[in-house]
Amino acid sequence: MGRAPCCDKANVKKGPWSPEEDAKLKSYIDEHGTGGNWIALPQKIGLKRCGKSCRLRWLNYLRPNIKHGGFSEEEDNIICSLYISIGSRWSIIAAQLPGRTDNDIKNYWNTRLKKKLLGKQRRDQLQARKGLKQEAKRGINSIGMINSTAINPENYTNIMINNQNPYWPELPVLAPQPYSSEIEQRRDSHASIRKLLIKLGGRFSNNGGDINNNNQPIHDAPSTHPHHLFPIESIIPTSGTTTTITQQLYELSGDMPSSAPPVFADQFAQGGGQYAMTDYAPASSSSQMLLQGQSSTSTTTNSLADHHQLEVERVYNNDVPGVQVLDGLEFLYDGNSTSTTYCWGDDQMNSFVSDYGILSAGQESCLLSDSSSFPDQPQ
DNA sequence: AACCACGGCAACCGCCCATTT
DNA sequence: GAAATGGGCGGTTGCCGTGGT
Repeated sequence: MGRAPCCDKANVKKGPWSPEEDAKLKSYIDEHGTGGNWIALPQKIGLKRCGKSCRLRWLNYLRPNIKHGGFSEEEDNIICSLYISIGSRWSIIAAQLPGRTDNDIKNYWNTRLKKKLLGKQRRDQLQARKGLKQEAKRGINSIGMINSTAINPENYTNIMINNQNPYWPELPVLAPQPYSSEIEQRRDSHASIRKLLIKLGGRFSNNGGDINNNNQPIHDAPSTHPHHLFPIESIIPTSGTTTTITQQLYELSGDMPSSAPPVFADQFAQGGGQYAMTDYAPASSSSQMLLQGQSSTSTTTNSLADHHQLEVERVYNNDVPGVQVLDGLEFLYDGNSTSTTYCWGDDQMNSFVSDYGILSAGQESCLLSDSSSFPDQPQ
């Protein structure tokens, strides 16, 4: 069954809004409000516009206290961190940035932030290649050394047991691969950016996010809605803001359950308010703790740490359906490089990286030797 | 001065979901 | 329970300004 059009397409004006139209719409809404019916609104005020168009115009432009342009570095960081956590849920991201609209943020991400990330990667790759050539001249076999250390599950387990950087997985290391045009193409894709961010700070699951009626993951079904792996608290940098953001996510997603854990807000939202333990392993002590739920941040952090350990171990053991450990990071590697040489450097994006406990300049070596140099994780 | 390429952004499109009938 | 309706959202398009040649 098709849907009836929301308006008579033949008789509605399209394109840019004139100042007169803006004034009509604004004065009417200022005086009467939207009346809860956008479709009827343009007829009431004599605008030959689609109701949806009026709504969009109001929300994105005419609404009071709208800010346009001039994104601060802090806002950049918030956008990036939330993108890591919840993906392209622009309306939720916008809710964290007063005065910003989802459309603005979406445009800002697509036109600037995304390019910032990609540009940084490319510059770093070039630098890395140079550096490795120099190392090769000195006879350093960094590739073999790194592979034997980082990808060995025993070593990884030791790291976990020693409680060294239990929250963020070290970047896994691939054997060097030939530099291909396919990789070059992937580098430019939206998916690649997301995958990169996933590996650095969280995971989107295109085929693991949906749940069936029993709240069990449906790993075969492609999902357009990414589900974050790492709790948002571990990504938003400063303590004190984390709870607020989580609470706001809950508020956006429906009635906040009194005992809901401050994680998986996205799943909560997707489940129409019903808390769903998606994407995760069958009951374990860790996941059980999470399901029990804690309302205070302090009492949940152990659960979160456990959960991170569990999930990271599963990823490292290739135990997560639909998740390839290295998928998405291919473009970070070329025939001459290893992951340890890639950091995001010293521009604005680097502050994002360092703020959120992801590798930053000068921290390359901690991949293998000194994980304690990672920034403190939320406690 | 004219042309072109590119980037930014406002607006539209189409889909999904919740609510109403 | 099914159909109709409207709101909301993310993805995409196309216009316009700007900078380079």
